[in-house]
Amino acid sequence: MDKQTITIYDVAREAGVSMATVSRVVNGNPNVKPTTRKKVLDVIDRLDYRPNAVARGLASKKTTTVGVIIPDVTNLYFSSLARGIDDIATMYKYNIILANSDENEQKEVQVLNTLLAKQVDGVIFMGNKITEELRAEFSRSRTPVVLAGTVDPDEQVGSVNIDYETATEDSVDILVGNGHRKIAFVSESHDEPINGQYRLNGYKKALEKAAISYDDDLVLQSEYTYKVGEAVFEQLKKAGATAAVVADDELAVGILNAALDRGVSIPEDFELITSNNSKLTAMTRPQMSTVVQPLYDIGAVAMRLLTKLMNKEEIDEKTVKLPYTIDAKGTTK
Amino acid sequence: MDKQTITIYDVAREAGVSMATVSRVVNGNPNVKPTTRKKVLDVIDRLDYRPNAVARGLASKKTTTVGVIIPDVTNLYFSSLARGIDDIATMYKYNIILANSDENEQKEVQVLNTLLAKQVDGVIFMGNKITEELRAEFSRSRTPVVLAGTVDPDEQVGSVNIDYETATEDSVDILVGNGHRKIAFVSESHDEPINGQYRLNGYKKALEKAAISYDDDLVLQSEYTYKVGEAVFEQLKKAGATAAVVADDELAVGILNAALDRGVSIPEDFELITSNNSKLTAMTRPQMSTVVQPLYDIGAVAMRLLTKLMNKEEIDEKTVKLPYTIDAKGTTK
DNA sequence: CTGTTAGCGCTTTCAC
DNA sequence: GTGAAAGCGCTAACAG
Repeated sequence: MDKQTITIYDVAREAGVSMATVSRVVNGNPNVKPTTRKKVLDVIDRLDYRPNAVARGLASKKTTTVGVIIPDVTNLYFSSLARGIDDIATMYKYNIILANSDENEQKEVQVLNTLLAKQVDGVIFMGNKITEELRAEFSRSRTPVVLAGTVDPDEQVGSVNIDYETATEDSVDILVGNGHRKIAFVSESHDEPINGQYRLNGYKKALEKAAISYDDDLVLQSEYTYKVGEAVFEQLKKAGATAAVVADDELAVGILNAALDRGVSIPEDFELITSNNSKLTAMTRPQMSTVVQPLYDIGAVAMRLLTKLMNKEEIDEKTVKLPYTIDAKGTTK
Repeated sequence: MDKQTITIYDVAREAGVSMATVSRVVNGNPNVKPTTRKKVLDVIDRLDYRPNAVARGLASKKTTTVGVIIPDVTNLYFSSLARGIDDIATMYKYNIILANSDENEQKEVQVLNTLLAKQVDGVIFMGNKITEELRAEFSRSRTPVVLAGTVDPDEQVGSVNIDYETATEDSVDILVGNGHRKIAFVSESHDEPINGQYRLNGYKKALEKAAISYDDDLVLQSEYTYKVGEAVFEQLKKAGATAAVVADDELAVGILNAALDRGVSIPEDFELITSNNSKLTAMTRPQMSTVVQPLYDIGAVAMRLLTKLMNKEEIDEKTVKLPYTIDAKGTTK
């Protein structure tokens, strides 16, 4: 009692042609006489035939699906990228297998393997850090990979980002311009190049320009969650910070609210610039000043780049940097 | 110059056994002598063999992937469900093809069709409304379907929800208890049974109990976005509402902020209860009073139910209602 | 416990 | 413009 599928063979028989011809019309091959095309199309319609993508994938070695590794769909930064990815994927007739990794290196490798086992035509990876093992898998498989919102200092695989270094530098510049000398930098682990290299460098450069000496106590590494905001804010106070650049919106909201809950006036007593411009930044009061990353576009461009790679087209530049701006809203003066 | 894949045949040859035996060890079939198993495993390891899931899918008619239709990944309500779905899917060795539908009926049908073409073993649908066309596709295909956070009044397919009617009734009860008589109900279109039937009924029941007459001006249908909050709040004021039950968190935040921006004190001058308990409700100030839906669990249970369906196990109850609570936080007195 | 043999449903030469 | 036939890489009887 199986799904009683109707196959290309049934269509061929009913239409009085060969499987090859049916295949041709299904695939839009022009070498079919209009009348037979119509005949076949009619039968397809009548029988309600739907080509089996798995069989097609096996025969053609193309699955028209791409794997997307995401730390957590529930994080607005990543889900915004994912939306851009899916829209462009759909536009190019691809589907997306979405897998959460929690930025856990083991899961990432494991997920990548099952994705490759499923013969995805390409992979988009999000996750802040590329471990050696992951890089090894990337290069071992001949499947194209593009990083979205994720940097690979070695630039071995394609990636789409903004210039995190200057974005952070610009953010600190603003805070310096507003008279601050004790400016904190809060991000996830510095093991992640995006933080430990790019953003931190931008931070240091800005300090240097302003002749402010670097103070370790003002540089915090924390997970990107709302709930640690309280603890982070306490540390910030203890370190004497009067302003902060924060690398994640949820965390920034946590810090903002912790300050507010303690009666600290923002931006009067403390200024804050966050980094992603996810929806959240508009939802707080005051609204958050933020680096405006084109999140949707990062995902979209990454997927577009991947389509080119999968298509073996010539690529002008594997590493694309999208423009960003800084939107000074309510958490800066 | 293809991906130079190594196949089950290569492994068989190298190990000096038949493909069948390799297949057995790969699939954990116990009928293999430990020594040959080890021999095969060694070769697999040495050759770095990875079973081709597409071929496997064609031969076994199981793809171990399920389709997930989601209105928008960027919406925290749905992405929370999706996270629960993916975690359980992973636990049961399934992958997820995630497709955004924007609650657009055409896209939903189209996406469902490509999902079925890809031979997914099951489908999880989110989206508030099941059109006739969709229902027809559901029943025409023999692929199991489960709705997550989505009701089907006809209960033809499996679904996991909370009791939206009593949840809304309870919410209104609280507002009534706080002395309100002009309580608004704001949701998306009443074409969606979840709103037009369940929630609206709950709203009406509560009013009835309190001997408050139903006032059409207090019942608003709006899209679920942050930005319409301003307009909705204006309507609410015009209608003379002093409190509101809102069916979506983003919209609720929009309304809350519109009120705040106009100098309205909350909860003193206006009370608000929202419906999803997404992360957002904790991020506003004041924090939002809300129906606490077990979002992650709804997704998780839906996926679990789907695994049973795909496994043709006996199901005690296709329609499961998970418990909810109401958390009175800062937007109610 | 292991091997042989058909397929799964479709694409893709290669002829005609 | 169309058909025949050989796979794609694997699973699943069926023998032995």
